[in-house]
Amino acid sequence: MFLERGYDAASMEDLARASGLTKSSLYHHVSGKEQLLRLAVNRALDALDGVFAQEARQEDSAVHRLERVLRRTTGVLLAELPYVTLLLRLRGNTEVEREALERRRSFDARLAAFVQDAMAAGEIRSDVDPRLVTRLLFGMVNSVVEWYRPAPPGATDGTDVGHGSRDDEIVHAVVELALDGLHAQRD
Amino acid sequence: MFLERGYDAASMEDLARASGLTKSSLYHHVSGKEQLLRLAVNRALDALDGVFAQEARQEDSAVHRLERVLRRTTGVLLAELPYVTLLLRLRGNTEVEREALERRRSFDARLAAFVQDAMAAGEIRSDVDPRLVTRLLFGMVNSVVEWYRPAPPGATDGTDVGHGSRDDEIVHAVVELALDGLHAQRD
DNA sequence: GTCTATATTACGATAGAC
DNA sequence: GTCTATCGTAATATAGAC
Repeated sequence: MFLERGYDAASMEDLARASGLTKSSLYHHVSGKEQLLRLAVNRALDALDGVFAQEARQEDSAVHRLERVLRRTTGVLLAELPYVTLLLRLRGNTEVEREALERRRSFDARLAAFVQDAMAAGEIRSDVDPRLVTRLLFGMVNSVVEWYRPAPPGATDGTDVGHGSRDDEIVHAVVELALDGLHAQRD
Repeated sequence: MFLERGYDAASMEDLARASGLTKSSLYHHVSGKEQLLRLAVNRALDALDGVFAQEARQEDSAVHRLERVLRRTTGVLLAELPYVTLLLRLRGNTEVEREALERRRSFDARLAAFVQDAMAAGEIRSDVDPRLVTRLLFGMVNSVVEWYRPAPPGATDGTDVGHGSRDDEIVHAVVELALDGLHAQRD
């Protein structure tokens, strides 16, 4: 409901109906609307933190580390789509939202460090501002939440038979565009 | 106010205070909250339609036309930032929003045609789905609204003296990343 | 055009029976 | 745990004086 109507426009009445309860019954289980938001966005933030899990003890080049972080971030976004979507739409109106945005800023700063490192190592182009590159790069990744709708569980549309899943196709396209752009001729 | 708090969370009281009027006085000038939204998003949509203005009678290659559309779309987004931002956040809750989303879908389809054309002409890589490329490309462009804040009118921070404006830097970075990616070594 | 005052409705949240 | 009924508040919007 938060995604369909937006957090503010979704009423507790809407949420209750969607969960098959009355408003009062729903309040027996949760303290209020804000708690539901917190539960959802913390799930997203915990998953995103996992992107850096084994990154500290990796030994390869800076650009490969950047590529892996890019790949993993996109993967988490796809795997936890509704929760990440909600996170990306926060405006900071309440304390819950401001805390989540603070955690998100911290995550973004860690992403930026990978771009900086690869640039400092001379492994990616350095004719553009690294902060700008970081924002555009992960802006492209985040934009996936604007249109991606996962296939319903039982659907077999043929696109995932022997060609890898839709998720893999998206991750592949993101990495290819990010690293080599549209000009690269590989068809 | 719509941007700061979100359309739903912004009350007519907030809007009235921001405009230096009382709620009643504000209602003397506008029919309600929805009209204000319509005025704002139509401004964005009209500006975006201008992206294709002289495109029909251009004679150069498909990839150059795509690059120009990319450049212009980013330019419009920067020039009309608050209105485009609002447009990109619509959820489709009301009739006004649904009409705006319909116009936006039409705009997106026209963008996609430029990517398709360049790919069909063999001028950009064709190893990725053109619709996916379009979404990621213009997702990157649209993501600018998430962080860009124009400089206050009188500010002279030195970055726009002899180096082009901040807007130009962003458009440049978008086009460079889109066409050549991070690997391109130009420093 | 702007104001004070108010109608009306919907929302988040609670009381208390079962 | 779930319900009906309701409280208090804040929202959109209007009436009518100046």
